[in-house]
Amino acid sequence: MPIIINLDVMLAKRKMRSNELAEKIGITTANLSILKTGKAKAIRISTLETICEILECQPGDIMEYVKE
Amino acid sequence: MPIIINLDVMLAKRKMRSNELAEKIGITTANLSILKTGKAKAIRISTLETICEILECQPGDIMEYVKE
DNA sequence: ATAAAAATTATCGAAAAACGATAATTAATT
DNA sequence: AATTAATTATCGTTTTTCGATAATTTTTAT
Repeated sequence: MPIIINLDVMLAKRKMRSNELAEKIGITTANLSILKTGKAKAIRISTLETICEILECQPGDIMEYVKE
Repeated sequence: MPIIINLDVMLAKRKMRSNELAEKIGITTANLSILKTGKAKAIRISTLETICEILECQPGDIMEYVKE
């Protein structure tokens, strides 16, 4: 899975847990978990946007492309 | 639209046109245009992945979160 | 160790959105 | 001026998000 979504670093930096982030985004912890564990096949721009807003970060801070 | 997708910089760097990128990704120029012009409401991870692969860049190179 | 809280996994259904195909229009390039 | 590229639009199909919910596993706190 060459595109990695890693929220853990930013969550730690903000001292925030997944359930709190999920609540602030407005999605269930179940669905946030799918994002976190690399099981999402797509992502809404609005969701990415809210994550960046809450975590005060850039998409590049939580997404990485890894070759092959 | 706080999340900006800008492919123009990387396309210029690779001296590549949108139609060539679209062909290499395997989507129509029409749909790539929707991405380019900020009209997409979501993006498939696989599409983002292929874009990064072809343009040899990171998600952060083509996506930016802009406040409010 | 035990209990509590958090996170992951799973299933189902509904709503949203990607994407192809295609065509028409507009913009840019030669 | 002619050609090529890019954008916009519509329709139908397929994919995928996401809510709701519940069960399980993992982590944290007592």
